[in-house]
Amino acid sequence: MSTNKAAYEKNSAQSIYNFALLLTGKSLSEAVDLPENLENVRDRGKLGTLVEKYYFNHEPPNDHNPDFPEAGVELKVTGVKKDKSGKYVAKERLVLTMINYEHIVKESWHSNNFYNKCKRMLIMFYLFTKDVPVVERRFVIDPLLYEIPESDLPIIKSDWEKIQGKVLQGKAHEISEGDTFYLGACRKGAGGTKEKLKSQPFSEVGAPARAFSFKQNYLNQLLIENQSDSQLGASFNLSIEEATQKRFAKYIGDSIGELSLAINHFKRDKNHKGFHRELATKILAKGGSSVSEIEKAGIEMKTVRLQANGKPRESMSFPAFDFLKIGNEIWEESSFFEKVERKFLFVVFKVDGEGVERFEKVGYWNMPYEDRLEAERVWRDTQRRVAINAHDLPGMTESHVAHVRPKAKDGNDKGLTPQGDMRTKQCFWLNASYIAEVVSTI
DNA sequence: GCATGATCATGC
DNA sequence: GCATGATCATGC
Repeated sequence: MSTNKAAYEKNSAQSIYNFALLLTGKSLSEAVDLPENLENVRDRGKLGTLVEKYYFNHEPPNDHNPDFPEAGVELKVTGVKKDKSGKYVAKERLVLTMINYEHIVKESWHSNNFYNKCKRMLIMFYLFTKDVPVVERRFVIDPLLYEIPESDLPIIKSDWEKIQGKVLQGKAHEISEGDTFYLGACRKGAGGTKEKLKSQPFSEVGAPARAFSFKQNYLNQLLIENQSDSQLGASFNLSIEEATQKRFAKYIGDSIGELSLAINHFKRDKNHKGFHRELATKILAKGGSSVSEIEKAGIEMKTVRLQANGKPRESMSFPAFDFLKIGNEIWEESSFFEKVERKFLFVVFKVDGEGVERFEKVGYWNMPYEDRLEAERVWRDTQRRVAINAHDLPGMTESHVAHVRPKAKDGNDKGLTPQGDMRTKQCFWLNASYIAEVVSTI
């Protein structure tokens, strides 16, 4: 693994997630230096606190807000075990937040403690290993950035209302886990001795302390989807943007060599000009070759390789045009128009200070209106000049956005010009200097 | 060092 | 077989 992984930004769920990803495969004690005399190293409930403190270096607010309030992210750390088929499954339910009987009766679904705190959670999974101190238990699968999916919302809402309803009826002491489907009210705190019972607003009878939790089965569903992950953002309410970021996140900062190792030893053969693009495609497709969601959305994926100075050596090419046809085209129906109107996905590599090329970042972009006007101007100028002299077309110095240059298989790959001679096929290019500007903003 | 010209390996 | 995305090569 590389050593220049960045830390994270507390106000960005994506950044927090990316940082959490770096813990996959490690235990807390392997990832950070821990103080010598940690207490409660066998208390599994303690691991979440320790991860927050020593890995994220973060002090959560002591109120009803999520652990990372600015990002709206609640951190959860929970145990998994292997089932017979070798898949990771939840070891137990996921405890979310305490139920306050006095308070819940004053809440509504649209503003309640549980939803406010837990609507978005970063769930990290460690392998439950008995008798091993919690800080040495490994995070064996990628964490999950969970948002209550639209499809699950009605059930979770009705579960919450069911629990609230019992308290409203003065039956908090009668609540059971079987009342609900996804969201359970599990017993919290050891034993049921009288002094540990809580008061409830509409009955004199004391009720055991309970907490909202995701039932084990529900958590397992999430785990299964997290492990299969065959489609981008499947059922996690992730936009294509978020899902793409997620796919790439764990490779950011890796050198080409490290990426190559990680992607089935996919190495660059001499002169393989599509190597970086193929790497990106493989990451996006998780080993397969299809990137159907990206294609369906009409997203234009481009790789950009920055030199150590932050600028790409090369301009960015588009398909060749036909000297004879361009004269009859209209801008809005041209292929260059269609390209510059698209959403771009830039996969950016950069050479670091030691000359090692690393995977820098990914980002979406679409061309600002003024620049599309400039692209249009270059296209129109090209159309005009092809009719006059197909050997005199807009060069790189004539526009800060785009130019025209050869695009051919070899020296024989030529097209007939309106002047009746043959010329190497040409295409539109986005200037390297323009790409440098653009990529610095994503 | 940049603009321009030439062409490569690959996937479909 | 060829279009494609991308990179190499050259000249000033």
